[in-house]
Amino acid sequence: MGPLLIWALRMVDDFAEDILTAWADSRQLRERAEQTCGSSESKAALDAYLGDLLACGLRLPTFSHAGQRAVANTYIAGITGASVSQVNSRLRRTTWLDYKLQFPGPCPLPTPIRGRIDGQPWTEHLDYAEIAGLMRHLGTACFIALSFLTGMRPGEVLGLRSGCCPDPDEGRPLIHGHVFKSARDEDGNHVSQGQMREVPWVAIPPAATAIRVLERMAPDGGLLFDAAAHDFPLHRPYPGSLSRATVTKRVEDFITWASALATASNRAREAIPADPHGAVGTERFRRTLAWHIARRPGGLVALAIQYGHMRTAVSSGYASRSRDGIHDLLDVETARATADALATLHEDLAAGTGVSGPAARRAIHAAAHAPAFAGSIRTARQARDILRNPTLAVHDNPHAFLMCVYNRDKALCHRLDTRDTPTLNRCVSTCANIARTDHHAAQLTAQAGALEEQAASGLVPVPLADRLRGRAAAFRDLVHQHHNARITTQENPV
DNA sequence: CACTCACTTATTATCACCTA
DNA sequence: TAGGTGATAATAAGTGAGTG
Repeated sequence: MGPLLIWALRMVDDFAEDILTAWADSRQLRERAEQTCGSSESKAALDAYLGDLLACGLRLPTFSHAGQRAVANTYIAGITGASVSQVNSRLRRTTWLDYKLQFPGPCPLPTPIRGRIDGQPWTEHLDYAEIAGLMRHLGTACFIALSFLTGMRPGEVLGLRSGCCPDPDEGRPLIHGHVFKSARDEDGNHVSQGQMREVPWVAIPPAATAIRVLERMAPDGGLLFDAAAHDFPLHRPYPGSLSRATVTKRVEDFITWASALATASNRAREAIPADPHGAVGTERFRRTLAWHIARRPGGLVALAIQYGHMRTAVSSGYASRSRDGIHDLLDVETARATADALATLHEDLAAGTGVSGPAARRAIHAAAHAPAFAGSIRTARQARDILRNPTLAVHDNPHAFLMCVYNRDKALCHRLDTRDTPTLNRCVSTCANIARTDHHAAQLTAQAGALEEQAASGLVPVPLADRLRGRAAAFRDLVHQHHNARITTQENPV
C-alpha cells in the first residue's frame, strides 16, 4: 500500500482513539484554567509547582509560538489549578525567562497511549500544544481513507453527513451520499444541495471506520466535514463543509507530518515521496493517490492486493459506477507505469544492455512494442487494452531486483488463484517469469556489497552477520548467473 | 491584575484561467 | 458551458508579551 495510505489508515485505525481522548482531556484542562479565578490557595499551588521544577531542574512546559519558545501559560494554569493571569505574571520574571530558554519542555497530557506501531507505542505522550494539530490530521486522514477506499469524488466525500453509513444487519455497510455534480430536479433546475445518490457506495471496513471517527468529530446529523467542527482549536463559525482549497492544504500538511513521523520512528522507507506533479489538488488528488499506488516501489504490490480486493469487493455491487470512480485512474496510472518500464527497457536494450533469465526473450519482445504507445495513454480504455495485452505484461519489481514478465500459467507467486496480475511481494526465485537486466545486476552487486559491509562492521551479532553474508553470497551468485546468461538485442535480433 | 498590541495561523471568498 | 484549478486578498480570533 502506498505510504500515504499506510499513514492515513494507521491514523484512522490505531491512533484515532488516543487522539480523540487526548483532545477531550485537553479541552477539560483548558476549561478549568479559564474558569479559575485567582486565589491565595491557587497561587500557593502554582508556587509549589514552580518550586519543584526549579529544585529538581525539571523542564518548563513550553511550545513553539511565533517561531520561538513560549511558556504554555494555559497548560500550567490547568495542571496547577491557578488562574492564567497568575501564571502569566509569575513567569514574567527574568529568572523564568532565562529558565524557559535553558530548560524548554513539552506539555504532556495524562492520556494513556494505546495505539501501537509494531507493538511499540506510536508516541511517548500526546502534547497539549500539538493535539489540535493532530485532530486536524485525523480529519484529513479520514478524508484520504474515504477518497481512496470508495473512489468518491472530493466533493462527494465532503458532502457526507453523520449517519450516512448505518450498521447493516448483514453484508457490507453502505455509504449513502449526496451527488452534487449535475444534480437537477425534474424541471431541469440546478439543485444546490445535490440529490441522494440512488446507488450507494460500498464501504470496506477501513472506510466505515473512518466514518465512525468523523461522526465523533462532527455535529449530530450534520456534515461529517463541518468546517466549524473541524476548525481546531478555534471552532470558528464557518458555514458548510471544509472548502476544497482547505482540504488541499490539509492533505499537504498531512504528508509533511506523516513523513516526519516516519523518519522519526525509523521508517524512512515509509516517508511519503514528493509528487512530481507538484502540490496535490483535490480533484487531482485521486489521480495522485493512483500515482502513489501504481508508481512507488512496492506500489504495484499494493495495487495487486488492494486493487484486486476492491475489484471483488466493489465492482459486483455497482459495476456501472466504477466507470467514473478511481478504477479508471488506477488503470491509467498502472498502464503508464508499465509503458514507462517498457520504454526504459527498450532504450536500455538499444544501448546494448543485456538481459538474462527465463523470461528474457519475452521481455525483449515486449520492449519492441513499447515505442508505439509510450506517452500516449490518456483514456482508461487505452489503459485497459495495454493491461489486458499479455505480451506487454512487464512489471518492474525493484524490491526483488528483477522484472516480472507476467504469464499466468507460468507464475509461481499464486498458483491457486487465477488472477490477471502478479503478486509481486511473493516473487519466487525459480519463477519462469523472471528477467534481469544489467541494471538489476548492478543493483544486486551494490546490495551485496552493502550487506557484506554491514556484516563486517562488527555492529551486528554473529548469527545475524552470517545471515547477511549468506544473502550477499546469494545475490552475487545471481549476478554471476546473469553475466553468464545475458543476451543483448545486437546479438539476438528479435 | 486588566488591558492592549503585535504576531501568527487557518480559513473562506474571489478572481482569472484552463479544459473536456 | 459547466466545472475544475491555482493564486491572492481578506478576515477573524487566539496567544504571549508588554504597559500602566
